[in-house]
Amino acid sequence: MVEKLKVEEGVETSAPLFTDEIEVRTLADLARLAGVSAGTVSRALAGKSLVNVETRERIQALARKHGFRPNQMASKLRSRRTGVIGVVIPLGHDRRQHISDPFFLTLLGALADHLTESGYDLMLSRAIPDETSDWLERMTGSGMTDGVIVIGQSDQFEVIEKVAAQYRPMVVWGHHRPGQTHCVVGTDNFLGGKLATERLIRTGARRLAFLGATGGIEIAKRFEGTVAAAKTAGLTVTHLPVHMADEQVGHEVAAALGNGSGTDFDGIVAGSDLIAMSALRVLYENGQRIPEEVQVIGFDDLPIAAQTFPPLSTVRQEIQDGARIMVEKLKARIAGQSTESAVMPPSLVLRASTR
Amino acid sequence: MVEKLKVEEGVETSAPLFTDEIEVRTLADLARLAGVSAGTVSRALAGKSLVNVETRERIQALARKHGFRPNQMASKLRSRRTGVIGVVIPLGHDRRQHISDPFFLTLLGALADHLTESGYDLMLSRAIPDETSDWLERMTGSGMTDGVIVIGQSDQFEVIEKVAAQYRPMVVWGHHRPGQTHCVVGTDNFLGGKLATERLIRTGARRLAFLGATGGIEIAKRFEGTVAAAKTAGLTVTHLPVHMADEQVGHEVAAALGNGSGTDFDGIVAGSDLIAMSALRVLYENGQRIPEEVQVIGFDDLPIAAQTFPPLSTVRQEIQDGARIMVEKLKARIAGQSTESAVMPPSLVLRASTR
DNA sequence: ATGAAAGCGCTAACAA
DNA sequence: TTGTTAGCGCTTTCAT
Repeated sequence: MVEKLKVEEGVETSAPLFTDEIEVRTLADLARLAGVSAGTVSRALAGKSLVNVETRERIQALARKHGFRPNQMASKLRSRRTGVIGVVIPLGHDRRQHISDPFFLTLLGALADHLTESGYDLMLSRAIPDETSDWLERMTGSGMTDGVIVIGQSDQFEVIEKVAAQYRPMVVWGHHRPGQTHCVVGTDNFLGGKLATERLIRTGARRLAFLGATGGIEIAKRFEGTVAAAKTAGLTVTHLPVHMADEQVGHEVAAALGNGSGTDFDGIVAGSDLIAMSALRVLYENGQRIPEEVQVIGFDDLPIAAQTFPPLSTVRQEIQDGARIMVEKLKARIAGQSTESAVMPPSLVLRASTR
Repeated sequence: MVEKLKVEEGVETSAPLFTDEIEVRTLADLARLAGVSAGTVSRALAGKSLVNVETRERIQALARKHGFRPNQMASKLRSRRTGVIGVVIPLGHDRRQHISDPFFLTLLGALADHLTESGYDLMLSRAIPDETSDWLERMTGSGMTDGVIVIGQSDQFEVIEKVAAQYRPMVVWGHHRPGQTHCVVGTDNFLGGKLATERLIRTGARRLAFLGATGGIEIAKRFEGTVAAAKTAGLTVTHLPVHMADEQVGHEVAAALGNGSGTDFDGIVAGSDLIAMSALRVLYENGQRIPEEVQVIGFDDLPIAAQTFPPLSTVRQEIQDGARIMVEKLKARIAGQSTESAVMPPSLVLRASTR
């Protein structure tokens, strides 16, 4: 519990500066003031061309003077266009995972940037799928948004499929299955895991471990890619399921890596950069040299990956491009066009945690 | 540019499953179906007590069957309650700073969690203050939100003050000035900088540097705290202005720390954990031992701080508590109560980057 | 170029 | 307990 330091507030003036100033809260108020009709004010404020340029400027000046801006709820109800995109993060497979997952947060930030640039507001909703499985329909069916972006499929693939059959303006970040209905943008996770593992093997790793829980489909695919690459090379992979959700990552990783009990592995594929960072530190504290004795490779290429010591080699997901593509596709879908899914190839970013 | 792998979509069924199924999009539609009035349906769906339990359940079942949910825009317009909190991040002093700043993102995640738990949706808006300085009023004056949370004051202190004089349901994360109008929640940044620096001095540091640009008021205060502590000890502080905004942090830090040109400093106070992380790595690459030759202390205590190598000593800001307090205060303000600002004391988290 | 009038879909006060 | 009625504040035909 945090102690709060209490602080005196300054005096707050709730009374208007001029007592004779009429409050102008509606178009009608402003219309009366300007001596025109509400319709004209509406057109003027919207910058419509069919209104006299002089009256328009007079009205706009008046609106500015009184700090008036039209009520968006009314506007949206009437025009049947909200200018809002819903962003939903389903937290199905791991309830402990909060919205604070750094990868989601980074993608969210990128989405916010792109949506803002396209003139949309962003409504964020942390959905906790329960038995009713209406977490998605709450967003799509409420008339609150023009479109919806889902970040991560969690274990809700089927729910998303069902909604997608009736609701078009939706784009999902995640994994792609051939023939699926919903439009998805994502990284080829299998390929990512494979590339990472092939690289480790090529540089001499033989005792491989995959670090990360496979509850969500994306990390599961990364693991599959790792296993596939190992198999090709006649090797096996030890799976150490570590939950990236909470702040215990460090301890979990320490436990998984045997708490200093010798050099069990010489090649570690981590399910995410965050897990990789923990591994880096734990290995260091165990006195193992990276990358000489153990190589570590992450997944995501979050900005922090370049700032670890040693700088983390990792499988890069194109977060910025991904966000841009999602917004583009969503806009197309809102406009009634149909769009194809996009699976983006991951790329290896080699820094100093691998040979 | 990323290559997109094109993928075939599955067939999409846009026709309803039963062609004789009537579309039910409004309360009135459902009312007709149920043989009651729209008012009753409204009450039933809202779970109001004054409606017959049997009719209520019949109506709810009917609504579920037809996948009907009331239009939120209409509901909100009528009830004059939106259930939405606007979250604004002003990017005044550093345009390059995107919403992807990890501290903001972490606070945002915490806010999302707390707001969701309180039944609010969260509308995110990245504001780029320009000459008109109406970025805030766009949120407060549009009738789109029940309240507004501003994350960071940037260089817009006065703008926020002006709005706060007329708009009550607003809480701001940032710095507190005695007598200010707007309700702020934040950390005592001066004290934080002071604590960090005193600690370094107590453990032997004499050649001090502060790493971070002081464009925003918060980091400026941290710097002041550092200078004050140094002054008390008869020392001076070298200011190395590094921008934490972009991905060049590493290079900037390397340049600031002299690119290996010897041990200029033995105590580094960083403006944020991210900057500290870069410093850690740069110093390591320059062959300096931490904390033996040079001590480093960060600011924020983001989750990653525990995962660096060596684990980062830092000045902790209570992000979770801060978010919770902001939401509490905002709810109180929405309910018409007035609230005091809260300045939270920072605390030193000592890990291994200091002695 | 502007005004009048009809809703957008819902909620809530008032009746019954 | 339910129906009726009157809007919430705006946009948009349709007239003029």
